[in-house]
Amino acid sequence: MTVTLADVAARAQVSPATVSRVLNGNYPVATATRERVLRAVDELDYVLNGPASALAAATSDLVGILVDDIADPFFGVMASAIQHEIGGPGGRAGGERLAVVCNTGGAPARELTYLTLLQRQRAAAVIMTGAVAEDETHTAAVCAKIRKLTEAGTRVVLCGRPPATGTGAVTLAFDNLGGARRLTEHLLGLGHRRLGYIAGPGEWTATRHRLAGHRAALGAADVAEDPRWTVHGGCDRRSGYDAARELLLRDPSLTAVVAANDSLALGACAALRDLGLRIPEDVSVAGFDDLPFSLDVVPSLTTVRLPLAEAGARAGRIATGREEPPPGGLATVRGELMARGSSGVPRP
Amino acid sequence: MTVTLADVAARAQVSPATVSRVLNGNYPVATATRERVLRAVDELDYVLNGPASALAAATSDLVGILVDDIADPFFGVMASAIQHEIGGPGGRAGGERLAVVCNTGGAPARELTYLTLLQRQRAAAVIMTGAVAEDETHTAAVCAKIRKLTEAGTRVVLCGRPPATGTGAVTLAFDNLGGARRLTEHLLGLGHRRLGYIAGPGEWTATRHRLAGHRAALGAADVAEDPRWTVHGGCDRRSGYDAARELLLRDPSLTAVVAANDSLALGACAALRDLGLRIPEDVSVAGFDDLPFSLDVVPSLTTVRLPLAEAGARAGRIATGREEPPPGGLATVRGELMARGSSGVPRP
DNA sequence: CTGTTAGCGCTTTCAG
DNA sequence: CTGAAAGCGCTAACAG
Repeated sequence: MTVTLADVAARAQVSPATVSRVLNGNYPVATATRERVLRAVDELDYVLNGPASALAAATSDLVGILVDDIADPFFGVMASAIQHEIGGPGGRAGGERLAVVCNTGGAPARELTYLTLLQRQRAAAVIMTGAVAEDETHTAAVCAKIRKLTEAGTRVVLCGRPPATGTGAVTLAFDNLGGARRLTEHLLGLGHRRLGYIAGPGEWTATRHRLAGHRAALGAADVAEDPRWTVHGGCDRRSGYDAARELLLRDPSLTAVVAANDSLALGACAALRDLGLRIPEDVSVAGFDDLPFSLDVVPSLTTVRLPLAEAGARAGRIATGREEPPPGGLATVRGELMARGSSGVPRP
Repeated sequence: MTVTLADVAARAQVSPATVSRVLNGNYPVATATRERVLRAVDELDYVLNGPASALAAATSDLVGILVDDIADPFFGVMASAIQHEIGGPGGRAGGERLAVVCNTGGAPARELTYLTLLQRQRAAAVIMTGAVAEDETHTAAVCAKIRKLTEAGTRVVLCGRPPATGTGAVTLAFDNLGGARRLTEHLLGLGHRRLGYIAGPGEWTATRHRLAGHRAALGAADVAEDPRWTVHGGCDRRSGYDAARELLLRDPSLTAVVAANDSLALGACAALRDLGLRIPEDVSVAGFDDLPFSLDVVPSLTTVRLPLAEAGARAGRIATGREEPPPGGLATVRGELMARGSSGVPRP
């Protein structure tokens, strides 16, 4: 049979309540008693029964982290930082918290499913990352779910995601618009006037905001935009490759290509090379996110650094109550322009 | 207040037991009754209390997936396949299972912590992936933990990991030795006789097995090996870059470089290019794993394809009891040689 | 500081 | 096929 808290109590010659108290460390216990209990725990090789504990306390140590694609470094970096921050000691039961990541695969339905599952487990907190599709019905369903969770006492933090108003969730949003704007300003500053833009999936908010930032910079510099200069598509390397080809086919006079993220930019670089164009001598390229590989490619990629790890860590702290939520429950995280080798002055 | 099963029972005018039965679907219930209950569940927006359910049933729907590095596609692909396979319906409570991934960061201590946390939650199953350090004391501790888990009824599956004998865990091991051997045979077949080898971290079993396969091929072909031809190091792109430089510095006459994995190989390619060497005209390069990007680089990488997704899916099925474990609890998964553009005949 | 006493919400025999 | 009742193992008042 599996050993229970009562067994430990018997062995340590104390009441079950006392054992619970030393295990949770949330109540004064005499040092001598504590040691006796701890010894008994050790000797019996006792492991707390999580479900029983969660049931009695009406809360658990589970923290869920929702990501779109577990294999994408964008989420990997954030998830890793969150887990690192949460994994430490400090949960109930004096032990650690169980921070787990759930892979939605970008599917709205799976997102909802995971939310329900986490709700069922009475998760202590849920951190949602990732793109959000601009789909009325889905958004409404997710918001309703989030509201249920927060009402039940689960802390919900949206990290790198637009706010879900009226749900009680705290939001750490990325300043996509501002970052994109600064990036394009950098290119304009170098002298570029004919810039192609590789946008992400049309229905994502991030796509829209980054494109808006790009256009804001263009507008402020009085640079007219040609409709041929924007291509929508996926968000991976392959899409970037195809989009860049398409862009230069439509207008070979482009001197710069801006991509909505680094993976797209990488694909664009490959396409340009295959077209016999040098970077940045013939065409400058820029990305967004500053994923680890961006510094490592040749030439290194000009991009906007999003503090993924820092934001994730902060989200983790807020989710575990170790940091106050920002005023109004909303903080905007700025991206920093990283001007590197892939951008230069345009060819004459 | 949160709505409980009793509320649903009252509304549907049946006993709590009946509600439980329709929810779990593991017991005959009259169709009319079932519908009445389901309607009540819907109207009340009832969500099962996971901890309570787990406590009463002495088992939960949680399935833990342990990975070394969540940001590494090697694990990403596997984890994604596992989650996909497990996520479907079929858990208790008629609902889905909560498949979650835990990021150990390659730290033995965190691995143990997660195992304890999962044990505490009375997880239904645990799938462990990833490298295993050849450290006596740690291995023993992990094995002891695994034995505890299996004894408590948790299914443990090791996927792409050497077996843990005597623990009751099922193992799906990769044939690192055979794959590495076939890869080197391919290079030998092209005519190479001076091959550098970039090994992974010295203390990993996978590193040792792949190196052993490489040497077995060399030995079988009566090719003597120079001690300068092997470099140990990390397992990422950067290490591959440094190692390749080192290798060609030590012996510029090498005609091929074999890396213990694709990331290392990629770094090696970059280093060779920086040294002004063409691939494969001057030096052939080969990797291992066949990660998604390997097909995409230029030239595409010769490597050994490991069926990561298939193995993950199978591990998921075994973990959820939908597939019989292999005889003896151990199956070896072969890797397939993918001869591509990065390997060719040696220069004269 | 420690023991006693009730449950937490669900599952599961055991009888109908 | 359905109901009644007895816990699962732990926590949290409440008294000492």
